[in-house]
Amino acid sequence: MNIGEASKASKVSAKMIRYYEQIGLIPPADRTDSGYRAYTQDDVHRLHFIRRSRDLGFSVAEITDLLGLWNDKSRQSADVKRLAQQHIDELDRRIESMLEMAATLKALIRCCAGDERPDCPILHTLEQPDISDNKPEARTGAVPRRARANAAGKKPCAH
Amino acid sequence: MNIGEASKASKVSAKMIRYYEQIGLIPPADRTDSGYRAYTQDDVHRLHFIRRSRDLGFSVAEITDLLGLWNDKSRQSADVKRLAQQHIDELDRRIESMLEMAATLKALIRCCAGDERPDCPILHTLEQPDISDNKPEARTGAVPRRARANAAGKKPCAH
DNA sequence: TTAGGGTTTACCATCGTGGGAAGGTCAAGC
DNA sequence: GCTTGACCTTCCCACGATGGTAAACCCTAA
Repeated sequence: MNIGEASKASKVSAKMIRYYEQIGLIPPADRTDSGYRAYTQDDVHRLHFIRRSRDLGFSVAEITDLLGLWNDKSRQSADVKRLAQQHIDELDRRIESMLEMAATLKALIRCCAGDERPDCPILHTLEQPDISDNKPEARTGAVPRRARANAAGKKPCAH
Repeated sequence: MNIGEASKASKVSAKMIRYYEQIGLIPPADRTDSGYRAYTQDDVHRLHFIRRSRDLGFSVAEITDLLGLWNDKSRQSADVKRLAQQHIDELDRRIESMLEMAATLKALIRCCAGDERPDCPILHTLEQPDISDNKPEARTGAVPRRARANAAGKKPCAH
């Protein structure tokens, strides 16, 4: 099977298939005499597995581990469960941080007249006070993007 | 003021200050005779504005617009509100997609014994069925990372 | 004068994905 | 046979925002 057919069958772009091979996520594909990559049904199966794991937000590094467990017939399901739980925890952290950002913005928007006048509490707030709370908390944590907006529950508009 | 002091005062790393200058988010800083960048209180103010906007998850491109509105004394608050609302919508989209991923994973985890046996419904699900729903929906939309996991409410375990 | 710390530019890395160019290959139709 | 179009190959570049490092230069205090 050509890379194009494998791509269609696995829903992984040819570009990505080559990339996964390059970084060692999948073993080098067999080649035809003319240098074309040749894929088996099993290869497509593995690519599909990767694609579904990506759909669930697993990183390539995590998928490396998942593939290892997938191939390990003597695996312990506890290991798989632990990996999945770690990923869930990470997702929950990011969701929490984005919820806080959204809540802050929604509180600001609620106070903005949104008309033709220039006065705007959104800009005013971005300009003036410290948005971040001062909890040192788990700064070492793995949340990749900043997330220190206060939730700003339902404070009255300041203007 | 040196870049280091400006960095401390604005809570934007020196590295990022130079980067923001390079990409044109902020104008080139004045230089001392020896080539050091020199910042005024106003510059720090602007950097602080940028930092707070980043904390709220605005991209640099969005901050370009925000800065334009910030400097535009004849702006209409409706313009600011619209920008903020767009960003909120984007945040909500991403939150939604991550919630779906987390829900799917949690449903899977719930069915995994997590013991020493190799049988694992998580791997089994990654292996077998199509996770993505087939709604074509707004594929053109701006959600950057895949998000086509089904919510998988409380289906009974398949094993 | 020297030592140590700040600053400059320049380059590389991340992570996953897409785009494109330049050239080789294959299969169908003439 | 030859042409044409679709496919494949490798290689390089780009994204976004940030961190790291290295070589060189500058400033200030002792």
